[in-house]
Amino acid sequence: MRIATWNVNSLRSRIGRVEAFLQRHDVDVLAVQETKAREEQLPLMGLSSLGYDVAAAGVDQWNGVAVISRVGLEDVAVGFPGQPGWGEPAVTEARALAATCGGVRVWSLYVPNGRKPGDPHYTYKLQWLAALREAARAMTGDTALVGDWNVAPTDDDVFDVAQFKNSTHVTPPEREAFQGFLDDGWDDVVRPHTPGPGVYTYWDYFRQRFERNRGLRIDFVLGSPSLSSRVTGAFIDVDERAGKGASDHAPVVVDLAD
DNA sequence: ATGGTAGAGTGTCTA
Repeated sequence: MRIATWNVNSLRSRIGRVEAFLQRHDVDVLAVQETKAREEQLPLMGLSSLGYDVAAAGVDQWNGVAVISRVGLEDVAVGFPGQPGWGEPAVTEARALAATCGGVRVWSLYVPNGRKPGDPHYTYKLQWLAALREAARAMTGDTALVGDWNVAPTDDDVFDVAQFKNSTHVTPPEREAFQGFLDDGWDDVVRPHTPGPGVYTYWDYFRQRFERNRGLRIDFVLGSPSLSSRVTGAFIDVDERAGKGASDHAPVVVDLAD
């Protein structure tokens, strides 16, 4: 089984690339972030003709997440237990959707960006990660926490840390929040197959960052121990970031033994 | 410190 995660930066504007990606790599389950569509604008008919079902949630003008699957889409849930204020207008920027696909529990996550250290959105980001970690501790079975974490866990995951002074994604509290998941037994199942430095999943649209490989590694697949033991390979589809009409993130793909 | 690009939708806001 092949699963993937991709921040598509608008599902509607990227639908052609999404369909081509699914077919090119024979993907069974794709978690997407930043759908930027309202619920009534989904599902997209092209996907169903390819055999995929779509579950979307938390859709608004800027964010939103979805899971696209051709191996089942069961027990769909939005949010996670214990998160304060879930669903209220003030927190609509942050989303999580879970679905069981082919026996694997897949969580499509869009961690809040945080905007600036000290900003209320930054505080909320840390609270959101803490709430997710707490909920994740209760998860059992083959589970994958996938998506745009908006955290670059180490300096190797940033093209130039000096440029990120006073910026989000690299602050110690954010990195500690991410590390907490690893401490709890979640594995970054992609890194062993894509060693760095210089390996990224996101390149800003500005200043030809992709062409110069000045990016960040902020999209992750964290596997539960039982899922992690099934991983046979992983890659970042860097080529998908090239050319006109690309998302600013590349897809991350993971293969699982049956 | 600012700006650069892209996507949502018409005013800017967000990333």
